[in-house]
Amino acid sequence: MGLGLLSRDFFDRPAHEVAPELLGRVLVHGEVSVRLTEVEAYGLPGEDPASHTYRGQTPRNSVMFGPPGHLYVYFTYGMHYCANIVCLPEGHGSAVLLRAGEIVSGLDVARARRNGARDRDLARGPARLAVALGWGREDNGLDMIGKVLDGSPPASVLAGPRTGISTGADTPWRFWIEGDPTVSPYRAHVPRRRG
DNA sequence: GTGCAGATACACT
DNA sequence: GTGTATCTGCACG
Repeated sequence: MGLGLLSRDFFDRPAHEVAPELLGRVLVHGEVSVRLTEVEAYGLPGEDPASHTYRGQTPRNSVMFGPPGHLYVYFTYGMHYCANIVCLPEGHGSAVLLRAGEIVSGLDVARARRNGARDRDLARGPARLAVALGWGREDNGLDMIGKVLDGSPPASVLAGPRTGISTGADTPWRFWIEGDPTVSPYRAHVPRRRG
């Protein structure tokens, strides 16, 4: 298991290069640590229609235009938080969404936050991962340098289309560890009907 | 295991 | 006003 920390240079690259190399590495936040098993890359303004930065900088996505290695936390569906790590130098607007992981430290704290969930489901899905780690609005912009542990690469990494998005779904920028039980099930985007 | 329906608040058009 | 990088609970097999 890794003892080293990832440097800022690690994130100073395109998100689709950073994303697969994050798999198997460990995020530390307070008492809880998570080994990443599933991530997605989101690209540049004007290039990736699924990215929050596709239409340029807004107050919400401004952290994505900041320096690499910082945490971009956003609120969605009226009740969920999701977290990304910013890639590329300041001014670009790209990040890796943290989709799922395995709790490797602070299991009791994570269980309490995810009341009643089975261990494999504690961080299975981006909103669940944010809850397990205790991330919220106040962590938007948090510098993750020093909180991402180096580690040995997973045995096998697969790539496929991204999850739950209506555009850009054909780009294979979702990466996961083959056979890992904590990888979230794929769901195609389902537009919500008005009542 | 699969497949819906509904909840919910915010950013952006 | 419209759409959302989701989750939970329930049905069914």
